[in-house]
Amino acid sequence: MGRRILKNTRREEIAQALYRCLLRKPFVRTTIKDIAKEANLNHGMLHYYFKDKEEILLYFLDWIVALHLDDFNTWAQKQKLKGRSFNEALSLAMDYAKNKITLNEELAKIFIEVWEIALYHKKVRVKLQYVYKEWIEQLVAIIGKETTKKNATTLSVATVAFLEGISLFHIMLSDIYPVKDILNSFEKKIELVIKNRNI
Amino acid sequence: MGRRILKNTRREEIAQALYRCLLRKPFVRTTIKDIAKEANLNHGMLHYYFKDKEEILLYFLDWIVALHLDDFNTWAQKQKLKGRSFNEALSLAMDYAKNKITLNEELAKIFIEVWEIALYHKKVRVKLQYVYKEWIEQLVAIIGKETTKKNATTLSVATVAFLEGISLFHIMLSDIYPVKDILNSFEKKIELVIKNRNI
Amino acid sequence: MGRRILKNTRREEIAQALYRCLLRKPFVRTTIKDIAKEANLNHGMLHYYFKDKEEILLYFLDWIVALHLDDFNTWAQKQKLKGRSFNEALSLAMDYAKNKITLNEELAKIFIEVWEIALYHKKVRVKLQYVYKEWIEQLVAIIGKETTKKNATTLSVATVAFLEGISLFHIMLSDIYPVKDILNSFEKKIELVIKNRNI
Amino acid sequence: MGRRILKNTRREEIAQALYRCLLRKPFVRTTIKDIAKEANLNHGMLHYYFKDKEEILLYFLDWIVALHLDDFNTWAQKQKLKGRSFNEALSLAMDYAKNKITLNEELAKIFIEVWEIALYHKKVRVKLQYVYKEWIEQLVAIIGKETTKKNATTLSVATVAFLEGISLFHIMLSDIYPVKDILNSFEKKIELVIKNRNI
DNA sequence: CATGAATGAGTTTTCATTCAT
DNA sequence: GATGAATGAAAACTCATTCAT
Repeated sequence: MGRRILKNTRREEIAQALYRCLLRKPFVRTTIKDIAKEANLNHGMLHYYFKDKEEILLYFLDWIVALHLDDFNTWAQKQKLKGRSFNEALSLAMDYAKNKITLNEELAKIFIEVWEIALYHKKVRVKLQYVYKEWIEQLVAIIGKETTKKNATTLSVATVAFLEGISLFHIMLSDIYPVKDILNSFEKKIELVIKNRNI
Repeated sequence: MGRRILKNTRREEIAQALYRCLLRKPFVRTTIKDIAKEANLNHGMLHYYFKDKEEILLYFLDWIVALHLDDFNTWAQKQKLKGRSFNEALSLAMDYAKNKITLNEELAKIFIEVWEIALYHKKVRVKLQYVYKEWIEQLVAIIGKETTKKNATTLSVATVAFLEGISLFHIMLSDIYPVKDILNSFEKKIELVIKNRNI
Repeated sequence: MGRRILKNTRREEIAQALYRCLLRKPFVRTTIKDIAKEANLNHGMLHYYFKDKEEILLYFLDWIVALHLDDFNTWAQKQKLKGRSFNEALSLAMDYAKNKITLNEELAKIFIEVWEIALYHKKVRVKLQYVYKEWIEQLVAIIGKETTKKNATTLSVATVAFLEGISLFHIMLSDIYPVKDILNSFEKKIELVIKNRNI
Repeated sequence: MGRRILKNTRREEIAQALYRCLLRKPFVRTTIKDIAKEANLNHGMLHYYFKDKEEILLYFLDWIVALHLDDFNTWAQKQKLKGRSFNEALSLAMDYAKNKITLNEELAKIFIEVWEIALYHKKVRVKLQYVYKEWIEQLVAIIGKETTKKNATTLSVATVAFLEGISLFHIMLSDIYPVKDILNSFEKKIELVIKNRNI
């Protein structure tokens, strides 16, 4: 394995280690040593692979976003999403979003953390905006075939906002309300609203 | 001003100071001295009025929740919300939620911070759950008059989840998407869905 | 009660409060507020009655020494100690020392604390030296009648040293060794040695 | 020097530094920075080698106890203590105790400090009890050959108590009384009492 | 590349002391 | 005489970062 590749492998391992750390502690309370330990590396090495703690975070964000975009693209190809009818494509996409994103508790937890960091951190905010833009555009690409761009965008933003709200509630209110069931009952309703394109 | 009252006043001032600090920095990076400075107090005094930094946070949460619950209750009385027809009450409540909560950027920012803290902090999580439970129950109280309790709860949870998702997007994606307009277009739609009670 | 007297009463109450505090915490970890609370006083008042924390300590030392010297003198008078034979006086004095000083656990605890402070604190050391000098001289006064001053001093210093060593062991090693019984078995032996004046 | 060894060396150096600090200041007033300075280390390093200040203290106690036990064992071997007659062994042991322990002013000072800490600190108390138990048992091992176990224990406890009392007086009353001479006059007397085994 | 020792800035917390009311 | 609010110095502890080996 070449040096360049090894370096990238190590960087990914560090990102994964940070992922696991974030399931236990917020980023600010996660120390360089915590991450190093989780990655089975000497903490000094983290400064060999990354300039500082912030750079680890930024790399981590790129890594986790790419991971899920790749997963989505692979899935979309396997499902031949582009060849599907509008209705089919929409249903499939909603299912993917629901199961892989909205109800993915680890991801939800980490994204709350990322939202918080983004509040006070320009670079992170930019990356976060990119993530949601990508997601919304993917949905627009599906819906957009059958309505105006503006309508499609409105529906997409609203849908993703709803899914994100549900995601929050899923990890925080599931002992009080049947959040998952509520999402399931709304899934079809949303599809219907989108199909009717009447906002 | 009596001593007891002064103590409570100071505690509120400290809570307000923390509020302003949180608009600039996350809680963990907000130091006791930051809060003290913002409250025009000696930092030693914060430990006079509160046992430690955590106690300030917990007081702050109670304070900000009470503040908005009081505001809502005052508003509800002034609007004679209980005497209204279902349709009127629902419209008014949606308007209140939209303007005072969802589109309140400061509040949104602070609540993202609170969500993040709640992830790793049991006591904060409990308080946050209480807030959403209260909010949802208020909505159930309005909707519930005309449908089953289960339906009302489902609609309420979904509505609040949507509003919270929009709130996130409003502070993070408003340069990219017309989040406020999107919320406005959906406001009536949601009312319609609720009035039809068909999920 | 006159002002002067009230002030002295208060000072004694504070000394007593410190006494109780020292049964729980070392002096350095006993705060002014701890003492004030124990004395049912406002902590600000402690600085009215005493210049600073050190002065409280010095007053406390005088108070506790006077308390026990008074007690001893009262007892000595009641026992008509001066009119007794050498043997009787010695036995009585040993009994007093044993029961009121050596096996007095509270006093032992407090005196370990005082010894420690004295190590690094000149004024306290002087007071402590005075206490032991007094104690030893009292014994010399009894023994001295029947031997040389030098002999009497040697025996007295050794006796008090032994009693102090036993006192330490009594509060620290009583779960391991029957320290009280050991003291009792030696009491008569020591009297015998003293009576024989052969060192 | 290996890393493991360095770590232990450093820990010992820190213990030694604390030893020197305690000759000047009580433990509570000895700061982490004081110890670090005395050990020619950065204060941060103390938290690298030890979890906290308490751990330094506990290590220090183990270190100083081991130091003197080792010294005693080395001495005992060189003196062939086990091969000696009872009388010889007792005399030698008394001499060792007198010169290396009782009249060792630094040690006495530090042990007063330790006694005081032990008063309010369980773990330290346990270590201190161990020290005296060891010391007393060593003496019992010598005396025990010629009398009952009970007698030997009584004599040993009393002897060590006396020596400790003298040790206190040696550092506190030597300007007033010839404590060292008094100890010397009693040394033989004690040996005699022990040899006669009549308590 | 790898290790872990070293640095020092920064943070929370405690508390004696002062002082206005 | 009381009270308790206010001050600020000092201390323990944490941790990102650097660097010699």
